[in-house]
Amino acid sequence: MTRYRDIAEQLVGEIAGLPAGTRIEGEYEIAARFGVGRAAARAALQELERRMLVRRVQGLGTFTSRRIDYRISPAEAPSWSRMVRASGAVPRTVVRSCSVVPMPAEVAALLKMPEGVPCHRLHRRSFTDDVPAAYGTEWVPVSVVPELAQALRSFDSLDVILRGSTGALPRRAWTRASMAPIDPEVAAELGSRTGDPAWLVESLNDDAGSGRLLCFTQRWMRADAVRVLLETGPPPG
Amino acid sequence: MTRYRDIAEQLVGEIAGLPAGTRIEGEYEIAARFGVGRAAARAALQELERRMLVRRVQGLGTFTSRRIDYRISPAEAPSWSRMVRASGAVPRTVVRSCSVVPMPAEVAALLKMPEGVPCHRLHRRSFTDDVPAAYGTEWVPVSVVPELAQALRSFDSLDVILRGSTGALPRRAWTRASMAPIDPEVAAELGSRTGDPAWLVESLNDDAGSGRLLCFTQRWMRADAVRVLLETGPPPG
DNA sequence: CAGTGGTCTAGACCACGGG
DNA sequence: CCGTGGTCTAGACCACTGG
Repeated sequence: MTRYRDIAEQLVGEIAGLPAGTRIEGEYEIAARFGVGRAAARAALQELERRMLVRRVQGLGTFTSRRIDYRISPAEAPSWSRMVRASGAVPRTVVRSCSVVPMPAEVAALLKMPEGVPCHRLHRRSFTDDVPAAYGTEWVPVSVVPELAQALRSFDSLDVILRGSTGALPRRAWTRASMAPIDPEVAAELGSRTGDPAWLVESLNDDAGSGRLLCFTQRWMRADAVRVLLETGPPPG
Repeated sequence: MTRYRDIAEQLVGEIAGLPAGTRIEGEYEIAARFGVGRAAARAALQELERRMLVRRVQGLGTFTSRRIDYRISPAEAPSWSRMVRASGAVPRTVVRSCSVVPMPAEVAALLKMPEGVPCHRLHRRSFTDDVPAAYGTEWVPVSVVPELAQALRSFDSLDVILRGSTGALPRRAWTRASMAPIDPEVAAELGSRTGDPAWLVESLNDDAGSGRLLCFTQRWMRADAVRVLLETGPPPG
């Protein structure tokens, strides 16, 4: 007798072939079409949202969604733009703040630099098809890129800036990833709700040629927007 | 006026110090205590479930839950029992099926063996504090452990069996992990619902001493039961 | 402003698990 | 059997978005 699951199943089939971002029926329409109360219609749409098949926005409606594949491996360059484009979506990254600060001890230990040396602290928010998907902090020593704020006016991608400014080929030297319920500040940046599942990916990047350490990044990514795929070590064979 | 969030916040504080598995108030009690309808009380408890702070079981009630930390790194031995015990919970693993089959091509490629050589195919389900948490398939060449079914009658842990039977020190040679909505068959084994978030961890294990390839495992883990923490490569420094 | 999803009530019946 | 959570209705009002 579980009516809303039946409805959800049918809707799964109906939206299967639709392009990402397509608007689908609302709660009242579903209720009318299937002859159920609004609560059951709502439950069906929430089921789709739980399975990360649709996005729902108050005041706007319900839309099909797409999760981009974000592959993390020592072989893959650490670039948001590349990954998003590889999934057929449009990337965009916006600087929230950028300032030079003394490098904190934890970051200095990872970058193998003296604590307190000048370091860019960058807060950025990234989008896929104008949907907020990632937010975090990036630490770049001033000795690696002296004029980061200026470079960011021309380029979205930190990967591109590092390649152009230093001639380096950025590569993941070390990565740590986990998934956790998000806290309120980050939720606000990502337009999601406190406690929603999200990835925390921390990455130390170096130059594939020289091994010189370039930067340390900590980024939260919405689990419903990004399908993280992590590989430790090189693929075998 | 979001009443159910206020209630959820208060409950978060109240259950913060409780030991895992403690039974907490039900929907009717919450409704009575806060003077709201059952729908609002229910929404508050569902909010806690969404944040993976409680488990709810029809016919039983609502219970505080604990997520175990499952660290995956080249430095860490691939053992469920060890990881669960390290988090202070009780591990248990049950064999669902165990048979010798010709090794499939995909597995053979990873284990660098000829396709079709005899191979144990093992389906197992793992628990933390008697809560189903993981399920999957493990492939062990007969040439590595001839009498696997017999060994499993004495030991829960594949890690222990491999160490005892071959003198090897199992280690993760290569790992791939992702998180995805679960499909119906696996959901049934894990006692969760289709579409719930879960980890898929695939791991190729070898002997730390000789580098000999030992087995390939594919395991699903409930995201609300296991906090996977993945590191690529060795910790820096 | 109209239309969307978000919250909430009061009440009902069902499905499940344990004594 | 009882009590739990799961589903559902009918109806109401609110919060947010866009035009």
